[in-house]
Amino acid sequence: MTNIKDLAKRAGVSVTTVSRVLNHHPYVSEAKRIKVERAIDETGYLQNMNAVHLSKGKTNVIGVILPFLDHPYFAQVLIGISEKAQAKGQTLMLFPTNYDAEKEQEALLMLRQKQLDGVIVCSRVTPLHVLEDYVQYGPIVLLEQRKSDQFSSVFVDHQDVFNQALEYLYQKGHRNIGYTIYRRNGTHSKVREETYRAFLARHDLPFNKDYCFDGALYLEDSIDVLTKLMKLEPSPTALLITSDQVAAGFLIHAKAFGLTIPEECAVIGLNDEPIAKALKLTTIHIPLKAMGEALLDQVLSPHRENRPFDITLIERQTV
Amino acid sequence: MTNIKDLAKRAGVSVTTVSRVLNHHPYVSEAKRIKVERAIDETGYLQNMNAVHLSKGKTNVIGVILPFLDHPYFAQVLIGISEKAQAKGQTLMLFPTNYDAEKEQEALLMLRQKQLDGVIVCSRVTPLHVLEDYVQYGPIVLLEQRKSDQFSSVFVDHQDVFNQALEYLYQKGHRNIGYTIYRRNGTHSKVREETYRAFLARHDLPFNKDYCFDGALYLEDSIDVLTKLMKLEPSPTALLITSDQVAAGFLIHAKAFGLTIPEECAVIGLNDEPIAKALKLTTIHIPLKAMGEALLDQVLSPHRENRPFDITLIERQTV
DNA sequence: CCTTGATATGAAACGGGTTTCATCAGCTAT
DNA sequence: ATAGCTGATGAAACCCGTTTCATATCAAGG
Repeated sequence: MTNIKDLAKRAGVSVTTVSRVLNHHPYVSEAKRIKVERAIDETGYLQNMNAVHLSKGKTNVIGVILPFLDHPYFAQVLIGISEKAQAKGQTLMLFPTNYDAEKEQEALLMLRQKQLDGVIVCSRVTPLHVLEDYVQYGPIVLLEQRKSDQFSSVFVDHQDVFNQALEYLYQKGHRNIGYTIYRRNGTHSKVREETYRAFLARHDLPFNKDYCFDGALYLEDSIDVLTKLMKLEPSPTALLITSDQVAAGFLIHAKAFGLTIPEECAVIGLNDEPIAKALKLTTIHIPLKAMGEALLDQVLSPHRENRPFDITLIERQTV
Repeated sequence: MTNIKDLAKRAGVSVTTVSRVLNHHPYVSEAKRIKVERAIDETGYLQNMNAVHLSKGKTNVIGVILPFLDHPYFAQVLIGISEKAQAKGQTLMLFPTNYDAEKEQEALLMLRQKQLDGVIVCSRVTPLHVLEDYVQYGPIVLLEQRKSDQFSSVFVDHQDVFNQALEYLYQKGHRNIGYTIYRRNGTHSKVREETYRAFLARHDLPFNKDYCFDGALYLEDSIDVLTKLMKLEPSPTALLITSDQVAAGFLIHAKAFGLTIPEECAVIGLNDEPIAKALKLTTIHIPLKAMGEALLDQVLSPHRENRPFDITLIERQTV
């Protein structure tokens, strides 16, 4: 492999000049520039990026921490991140964690080790104060609703989302409203329970812990939800399903459980995925791709900001 | 940032010894090892990975070229790759191309520039001979059915898959069989047309070019397919839909088009995605995750191999 | 006692760039 | 004339590790 020294020798200039040509610095005479360029063409020279990274102290690589690769929610965010990264000459290193804290640390470690210029955290299990220890090594941005001056973030007001959905169902006449979550102790779950309880209190409705269904993330989890739901007495007349995948599965499998939708049980989903449109699922649109784009912008920006995104209720035919 | 020199000074040893400790080389006395380890603890020292990469000439990063991030087919392959990568201490750099040759080149370029140790190509538009120019810079493996001694690969026999599906439909009594593809000039499309024509010839059936529906990749593309299909006379009585996403959309939307399945039109999908199970779609299982795992193995292995994977016809209720 | 091999250690070369700094030429403003 | 710029250039320092090679010690084998 020819290196910059060979090139300098061949072009009859110093390595400095070669470096200048490579980096499009001014102050290189036309004559020498041409000589260097010819040498580059002749040898097929390419920089060794590891040397460039070492020397410059940056890599143009951004780490992306996310739990799953096969869920439309994260795929959508990732597309936003990825398109913006492409546009800004950044590449992405992926850290699928399955909510494992250790795997999350790996990305953070690489930030410390200068392999990454920044990290986008699309879901985290690491305590916030641990994360804070790492901001000194590079920008960390979060897909998370938490005001902080340590991290930039993008988010939707999940309390608002949840509340809007509940009020919508209430307004449609429902009084026995259940909801689904993924992890009992996930970031959103606690907020959701609080919001749910506040909603109930506001309308003088009783709390029923069985109305919260957990473990609902993928399409096939809907069967669990249906199984549990059918055993309840009184059974909810409306369900806020916080994943269109699960909601879709719910619609598809409901008939087999002898449940008609929306008559016996109304359903509202979340995310507005393609399947939701196909199944005419009432859902809440979250601009995930735009949020992904914003995350990439933020991780490259020196400014801290907490950027909210608006959601839209999409009324279709399941409520 | 403390570096290895500071550490050596602090521990009262040479940088060589520090390096030995860091890399768990033998031939370091217990006493010095302890001194070095203490220095590491005290300073919170971590290697600068860019220096390590430069010095070692490798990065433990594998590039993954794939067209889309939001399609279950590729997501599944990616999961396989990613889990194996995790297990083998490799990280992944992602190159979503949307079938753009230039973006594909980017990954290849990074291989030349030593930023990647190898590349996994899950779909390519770059001509094979161009790809061949890059094998000198590092292993390239393909998710593609093409015997080559330049590249390792994993694949299913798409001709066989296609044929099996067609014969299955034939055996079920269908004589007007259509099929869908994504890109007219995609890797598989030509093979499929040949296979299709051979199938027709074998059974003395006429060829009808309208029976090939293109642009079918995502769920929502099914509407196009349905629209075109309903206009045909005679209309196919069976459809081989080469994406479960599209097949799912087809099932979902069929009723709105006044088409009952399987009575008026049988459907067989491809990939056996979760949605296929939910919708009781007859489909063909492809072990995508296992194939992804194999790809990662191959890219790290010095041996070339072309590894076939078996498929399974999953009979459900749409044929 | 001598050879040989295993253990232990550090100096220096090496991987391959970028950037600072000093220097010099030529030009302009005073 | 001369101080002060701007343009052009290269030597050398710097980024930070790994690895080769030379050297030294000590114990076992003959």
